[in-house]
Amino acid sequence: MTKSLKRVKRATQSDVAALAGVSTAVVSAVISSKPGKTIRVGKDAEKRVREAMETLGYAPNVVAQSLAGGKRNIIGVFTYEAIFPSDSENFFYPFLLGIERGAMQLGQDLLLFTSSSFERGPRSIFPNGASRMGVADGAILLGEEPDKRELKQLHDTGFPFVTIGRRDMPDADLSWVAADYTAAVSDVVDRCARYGHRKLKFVGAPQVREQNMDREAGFLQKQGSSLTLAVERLPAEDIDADWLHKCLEDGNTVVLTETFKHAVALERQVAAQNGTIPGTISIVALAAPLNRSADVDRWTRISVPREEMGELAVRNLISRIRTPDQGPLKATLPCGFVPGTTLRKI
Amino acid sequence: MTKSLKRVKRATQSDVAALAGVSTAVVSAVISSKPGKTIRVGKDAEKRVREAMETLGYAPNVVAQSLAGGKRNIIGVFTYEAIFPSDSENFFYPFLLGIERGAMQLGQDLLLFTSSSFERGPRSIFPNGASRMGVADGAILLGEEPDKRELKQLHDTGFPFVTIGRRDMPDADLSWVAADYTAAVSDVVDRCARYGHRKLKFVGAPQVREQNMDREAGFLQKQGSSLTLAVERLPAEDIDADWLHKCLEDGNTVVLTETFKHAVALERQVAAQNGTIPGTISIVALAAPLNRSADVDRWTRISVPREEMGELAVRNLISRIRTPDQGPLKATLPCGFVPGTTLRKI
DNA sequence: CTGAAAGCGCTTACAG
DNA sequence: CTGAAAGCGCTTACAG
Repeated sequence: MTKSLKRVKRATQSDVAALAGVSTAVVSAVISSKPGKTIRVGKDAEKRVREAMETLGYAPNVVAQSLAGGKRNIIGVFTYEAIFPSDSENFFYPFLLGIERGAMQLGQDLLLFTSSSFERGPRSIFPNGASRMGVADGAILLGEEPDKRELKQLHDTGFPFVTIGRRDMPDADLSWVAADYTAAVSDVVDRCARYGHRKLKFVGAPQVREQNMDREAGFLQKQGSSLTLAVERLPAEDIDADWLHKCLEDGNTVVLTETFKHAVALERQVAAQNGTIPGTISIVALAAPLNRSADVDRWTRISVPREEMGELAVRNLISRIRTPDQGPLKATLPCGFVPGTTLRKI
Repeated sequence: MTKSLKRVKRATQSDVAALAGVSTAVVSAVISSKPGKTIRVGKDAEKRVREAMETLGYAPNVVAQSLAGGKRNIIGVFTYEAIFPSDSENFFYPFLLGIERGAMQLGQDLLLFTSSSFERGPRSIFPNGASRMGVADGAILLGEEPDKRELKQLHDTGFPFVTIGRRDMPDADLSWVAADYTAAVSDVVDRCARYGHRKLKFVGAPQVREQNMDREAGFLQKQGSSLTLAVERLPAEDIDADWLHKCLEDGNTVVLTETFKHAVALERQVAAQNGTIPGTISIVALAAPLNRSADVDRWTRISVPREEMGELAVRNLISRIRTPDQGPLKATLPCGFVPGTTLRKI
């Protein structure tokens, strides 16, 4: 029907103003009636403006509003990894679900920075990401950042953002939403104790980030009671026959594994020695597996409230955007304990 | 450390221009070097500009670029239903996965219109959605729209968009990416015939949309050969004992169900009569289930290339954005046939 | 090869 | 209660 689809010119604020017989300032006041407005519009003028908007099918140009300093109601979501990864299928899904719910409730759109995922080299929010973020009012950062200086850098621009996962830095006070690993692991220790375990071992990854510190802290928090607690950090691959032998010899009856890889590696060793979990030794997993392809359900483990974390991240981000001077927002959400079959009473 | 976090003013184009001793036009030319540029910059000036950008840590303001008529590289994704629904967990996921992949490859960010999901009444892209779309260069529309006039309306604004799923309208020629249901169902009929079936029944939903028409067309396409084909449309709830009785009495040996609900309802009836699938009668499902909680795998069925559809939607949308005058893009992607256990040879 | 200027569509002090 | 004007940070003809 229409041969050449040239973009029909949308009605602008001045079109409306002209039709209503007022200035653009009045139209602007009508469409965004804030409390502390410097401009107030008469009932009569407002009516005419609204009618004009109706007739013209006027809708404000968000981009222009944005440039002129108005609000965008767009929240950026930056992931260091691919947002919808096909391999570890659903790992980010719960977070996104929560983020979407929060965004929906607060009337925010979500801008996913998918473009920057394709840059060569280690994924970075600079230089492209940061500039692209300008479209959004703030951002939620997801995934493990390759470089902490970037966070510092982004923080220094004054752009509001909230990370999912605790981020601690000496020179920048960040806002984050994290799982309360400390309390959760501490609780696991209690449960083990109640089950009769006295010698517990914590096995974690060599790389110690904030969340690893939190888990370890929760573990060691119970030190000094009637329990013997030992922490060891090594790659999951290093869990071999010797290691297992030593572990049992030391009298440990339960191992808290910081990652799922460690749990799986340990079970494999036990099986190789013709042992069983929890027959030979008990295991509690202190992390959610990256992909749920594994038979997760039978593991006694900690569950991370991912959806809630996503939702809260949105709330806190909005709060930061609306009240920039309140200082960083640090929030912690309780984990769940999922009873499986890998922890037994002794 | 910093007590009040006031937004640090980012370096602007004029800052760079001033430092480099050129005009902003030159800076603009440097950062966006298009082929048919009206402005060309000397090597010397360019070098100074780049240095200045470096020193100042300059990154162009996307919003301003956008207002001034530049490109945004943002693709909107509008869903009539919640984008990450928790109940029908993964239905949109594969589409989004494909969309993300396409966006990544083409250097586009993704803007999810989550805010409009919360409006009262039937979900609508107007008035809020449409205005919000202005931030994006174009949009992908996902899900079943409640009101086709909206599509017409959006189309009339000249805003480029691509729907996932065929959309046919008398007064607007739309761009879409769809599954080739016609060919797929036609193929299913062939397979049934090869398995010895002669009387086939097609059972579909009463509401006939484009995709339903396509399936039916594919079915009836094989009319006139040695097969007896019958189409019936009724709510899945109406598949009762009488219906099943009549169906068998008519000599049908296989039923092609347009929705999963129909397939499940039919199986339930058969079971109620102490029959089995495919013992009593064969079933081929002509659609993917909305949620994959069901035991999908055993069903003989058609599979929809959702990821590919999402990816192609992005490509075609970009193509439309870059070449607005080329007319609508209609694309169809082949479905897969998944052999299950509900179709048997006779 | 480069600059001055208009304009994109808004918002927001500043004056009436 | 309302208008005229500046400005947000860019891009793009139009002149040199």
